[in-house]
Amino acid sequence: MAPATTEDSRTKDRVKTSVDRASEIFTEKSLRFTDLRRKVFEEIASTQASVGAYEVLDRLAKKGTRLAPISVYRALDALLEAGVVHRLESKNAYFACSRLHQPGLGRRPIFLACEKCGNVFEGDGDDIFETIDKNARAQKFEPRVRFVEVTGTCHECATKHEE
Amino acid sequence: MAPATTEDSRTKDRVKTSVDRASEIFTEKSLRFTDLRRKVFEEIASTQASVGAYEVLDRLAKKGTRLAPISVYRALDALLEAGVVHRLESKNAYFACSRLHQPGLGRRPIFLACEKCGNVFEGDGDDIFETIDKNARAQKFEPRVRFVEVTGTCHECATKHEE
DNA sequence: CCGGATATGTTGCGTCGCAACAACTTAACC
DNA sequence: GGTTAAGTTGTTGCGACGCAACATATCCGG
Repeated sequence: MAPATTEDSRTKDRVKTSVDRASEIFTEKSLRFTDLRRKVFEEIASTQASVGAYEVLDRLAKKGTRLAPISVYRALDALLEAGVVHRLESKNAYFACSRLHQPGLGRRPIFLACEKCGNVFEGDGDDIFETIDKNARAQKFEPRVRFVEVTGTCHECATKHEE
Repeated sequence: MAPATTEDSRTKDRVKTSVDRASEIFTEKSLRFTDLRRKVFEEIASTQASVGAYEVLDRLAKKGTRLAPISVYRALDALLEAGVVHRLESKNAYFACSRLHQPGLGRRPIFLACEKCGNVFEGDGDDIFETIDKNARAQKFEPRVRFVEVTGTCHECATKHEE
């Protein structure tokens, strides 16, 4: 028999924590954490990989929640605004903010997407953004929005394949 | 009457230089700078802004070259591989590499896209990429591909609107 | 000049993202 | 409690993005 804390139950716990934190954040920002937004968020938070909008759509459909694409995009907009999910520009996909579990991280994250397992990690990118701003301003360009996305191999996948 | 070197003729000169340099680069890399690739490249190089694949398609259609989308994408693949155009992940659009005119830049560029005029500038990003690599490895993540894209205001637009 | 590699044409389709309008729900206020 | 304004969701529809799969044409080396 499986141990008391299976992979599955651990995932459930993690999702629940995320939902609770997300709910708090919505309240703090005077935004509404509606049923639909919660459902969309749960799907995204249930994996550490990034998921496309239509994948969220399909998964919810299999659970009986049939939505129009626009409804998913609107929920995503709210989740992005609240900051509980991020968008990977290089993959047109979304993933849950890991700060919901690691409040200690800096303010501005960079995104590290593993090419093997698909998981997305957030790193403290304050130093990088400072470098970017300095660099851009040296070229007389005033930065406003900055994207830093890295793909490569995460530690787990790197050690796993040393066999 | 307009001066001897109009905006238009200067653009033509710039495009011609770019095409010549691109042709050399293709040859150096044992790739074929075919008619179709040259046409697609000319459209992209004719502006300093980024253009979508379907915009290239439309512009070529207006000049009498009717292509299927896939043909444009294949040409873009070749141009990207040769390194004479870049792809802006945050806008799903393409623009000509400015190194064709400024060979002095470092090896790894960051992209600065002006929100007002749409022009895309390339900056030497060697320092930024070093910071990123150091940062990622500190988190036991081995980087492979890195995107750094910045949007904001370019110098020209910033000074123009101080009126 | 032939054969393999490369390039292009043709057809077709899945994904991504949202505009515009209608209907409904929520929250605040009198 | 009822009215109202703001916000949310449903419905319809569509444009942009990106490429798979297969057929045909072209190029280049031997």
